[in-house]
Amino acid sequence: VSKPPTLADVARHAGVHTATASRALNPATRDLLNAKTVRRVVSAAAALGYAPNAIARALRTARTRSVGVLIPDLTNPIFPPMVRGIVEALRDDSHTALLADTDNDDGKEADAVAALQERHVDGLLVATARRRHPLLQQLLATVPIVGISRTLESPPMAAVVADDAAGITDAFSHLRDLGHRRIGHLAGPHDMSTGMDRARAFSYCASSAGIGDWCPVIECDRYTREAGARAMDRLIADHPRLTAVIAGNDLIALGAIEALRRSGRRCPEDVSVVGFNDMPYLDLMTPPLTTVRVSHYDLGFEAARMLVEMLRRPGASRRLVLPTQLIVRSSTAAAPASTARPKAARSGQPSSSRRR
Amino acid sequence: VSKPPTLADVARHAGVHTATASRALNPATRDLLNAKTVRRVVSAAAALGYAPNAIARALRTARTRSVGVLIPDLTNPIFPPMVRGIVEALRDDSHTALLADTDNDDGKEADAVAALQERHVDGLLVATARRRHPLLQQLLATVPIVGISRTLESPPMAAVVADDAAGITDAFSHLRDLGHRRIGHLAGPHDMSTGMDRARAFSYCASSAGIGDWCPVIECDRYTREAGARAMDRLIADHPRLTAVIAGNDLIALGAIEALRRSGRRCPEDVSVVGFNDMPYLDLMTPPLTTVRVSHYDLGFEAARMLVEMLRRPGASRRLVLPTQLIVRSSTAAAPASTARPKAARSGQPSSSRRR
DNA sequence: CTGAAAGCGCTTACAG
DNA sequence: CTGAAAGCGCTTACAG
Repeated sequence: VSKPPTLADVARHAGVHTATASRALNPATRDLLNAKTVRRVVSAAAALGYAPNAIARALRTARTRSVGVLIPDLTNPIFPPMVRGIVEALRDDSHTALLADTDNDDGKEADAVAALQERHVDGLLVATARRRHPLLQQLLATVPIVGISRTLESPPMAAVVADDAAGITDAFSHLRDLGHRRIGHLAGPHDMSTGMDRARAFSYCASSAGIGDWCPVIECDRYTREAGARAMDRLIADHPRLTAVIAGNDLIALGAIEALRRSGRRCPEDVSVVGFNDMPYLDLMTPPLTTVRVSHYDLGFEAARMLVEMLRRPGASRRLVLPTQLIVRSSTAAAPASTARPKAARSGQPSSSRRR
Repeated sequence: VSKPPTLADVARHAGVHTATASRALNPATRDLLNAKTVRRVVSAAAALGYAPNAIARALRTARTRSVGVLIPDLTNPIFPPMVRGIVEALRDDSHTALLADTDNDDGKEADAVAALQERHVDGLLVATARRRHPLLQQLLATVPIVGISRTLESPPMAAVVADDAAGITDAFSHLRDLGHRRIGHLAGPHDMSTGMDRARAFSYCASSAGIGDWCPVIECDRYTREAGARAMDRLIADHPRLTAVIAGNDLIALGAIEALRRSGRRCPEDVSVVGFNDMPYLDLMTPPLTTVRVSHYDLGFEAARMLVEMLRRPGASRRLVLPTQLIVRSSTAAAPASTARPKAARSGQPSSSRRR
C-alpha cells in the first residue's frame, strides 16, 4: 500500500517543475503553457493515477470546496430529499457536503457550526433557521449562508423557499369549493418563517372570504404528530362546529387525524384535513392525505446552486421562491350538509356578515 | 471581517514559540510543559477565540478526522436514522461525515469515492455493499471500511449488521403460530447480503418445519414497492393458495399489499404479510404492518464507532450483529379456515409429508 | 513559456 | 521545559 502520487511525482515523471505541472493540470492556467508540455504532464498524471490532494490545495487557496449542511432532524421525511438535492447540486460543482444534524437543539447546532468552521467550510446551507436566530444572525456577517425552506425575519438572508402563501391559498380555495365555511388552522410554530407565513396567508384568505371570524388559528409548538394531536384536541374543544382544518404541515395533519378519530369524528366525512409538504408515503395512509406539495429536492438543489454561485461571485443575497401544488386525495370532502349553511352564531361566537 | 487568529497569533499573545503554543493546546503534549506556560497559552487562545485550522492540521498529520459515508438512496426511509446514528457517533469522537448519495448507481458511486479520496477521508462507512462489489473489494486494501447492514460475501469486511436470520425466524414462527402452512417469501435482491441471508433463513425455517415444498421463494430485483408488487403478482399466479408472505423488506411488503388488493384479496383476512425493518410511519398505514424491527440508528452509530476504533488502532476486521424484534401489528392474522388444513396437493404441486 | 521561491497553518523530531 | 527548523502538497506572484 504505497502512498498516492504527489504533484512532485508527476512533475518528475514529465521532466518539468512542479509549478509547471500544476499549471498544466489546471484548466484555467493550462493555456499559458506549451501544448506539448501540457500533454506530457497530463499523460504523466494519468500514468501515475495522480489525483490532487484537496487538503493541500485548500490550505493554499483558502477554499475547501466544502459546505456545511445544517439539518434540524433528518428523520423528518422532508429532509432526505432536500439533502439529496443538495448533494447532487454540489457534486455538479465538485463541492462536498459536511452534514450536521442539530437534533433541533441550539447547543448541538452551535457545536456543529464550530466544527464546520474549524474545517473551514466555504459556506453554509441551513434548514434550521428560526425567525429570530442569534447564532445565524451573527454568522451571516462571517460566511456565505443560504437558508432552505425556513428563513430569518431579519436581516435579509439568501434563501430558497416554497411559496407558502400560494400553497395555503390553494388549500383554502379547495375547501371553500367543497362548501366549508368553518375552517381552522393548526399553525406551525410561529418562531419559524414557514409557520408564520402560512398562518398569515391563512388569516388573509379567511378574512378576504369574509369568514375570518369563523376561522380560528391555533399554534402548534412543534412540527410533530404529537403537537398536532394536542392542538387538534384544543381546537375541537373550542370550536366543535369546524368542518375543515388546514395543518401547518403533514406531520401536524397526521396528528390531527388521530385526534379526530379519538374524538369520534371521521375524516373526511365530518372534518376535512389538508396537510403541507406532501411527504413520502402519505398516499398509503388512511385516509390518503390531501396536501400541498413542495419539492424538497428542488429546494435543496437550488439552494446549493445559489450558494455555489455566491461563492463564485459574491453579490447581494437573493431569494428564490419555488411553486407549490395542491394534491387532492381523500382527506377532504364536501362539508357536511348540517353545517354547510351555518345556523345563527352561538353566543360567545362573534357574528359576521359574509361579503359576496 | 478579519481573518481568524492563527496559532502564531496565540503564541505571540502568550509570549512563546508556536511550537510551545501547539504543545500547550494539545492534551497529549500538554504535560511536557510548565503548568504556568500552559495556562498562559490557554488563556491567550481563549482571549483571541482561537480555533485550530483543521485543514492545516490534516495536511501535517495526514489525518483529516473525516469519514466518507456512502448511502445508496437517502430517500429510502431506513437510511435517515442510520445517518443520524453515524453523525452522532462521529461527533462524539470529533470526526465529520462527508455524505454521498450514490443513487444506486455504480458510476456515481465511483465518482463519489474518487471525490472522497481526493479529500483524504480517513475511512469509509458504506451502506451500498453488494455481495460482489468490485469497487469495494478493491478499496478494502487501501482504506479502512465498515459496512452497514449490507456486507460483502468476500473478503471479510468489518461490518455492523442486523440479525437477519433471527428476524426471519421470528416472523416465520409467528405465522406458524397463526396456523399458516403455505408461506411465501418475496426475497430481496440476491446480490445483496440482506436479500440472500433472509432468503436462506426463510428456506431453512420452512424445511425445518417440514413445509419446505409449500413455501416458495421469489426474488425481487429491487427493494421497492414496485418490485414487491410485481413479485407478488407472480407469486399469486403461481401459488394461489398461499395464506401468508414474508417480504424482504417493508417496501416490498407495501408493494405486495397493493398487489394483493388489486387481485381482490384482503390483508390480513386472506393473506397475512410481514415486512422487515420497521420503517417509519408503518403504523399509520392500512393495515398497520407487522414487521421485524431493526434499529437503523444503532446500526449507523455502532458502525461509526467501529470505524473510529479501527482508525485509532488497526486490527482484525470485526463483525457486530445487532438484535431484531418482531413487531406484531394488523397485517397478520390466523390462517383462513379453508386452508388451515391443506387439502391434497394439486397436480403439479409436489406433495410432502410433514414431520411431527 | 517555464522555473525558483515563498508560504498557507499547523506538528514534531531534533537540539539545547 | 522550550525553541528553531523542517515539511505536509499544493498554488501563485515574481523573474527571466
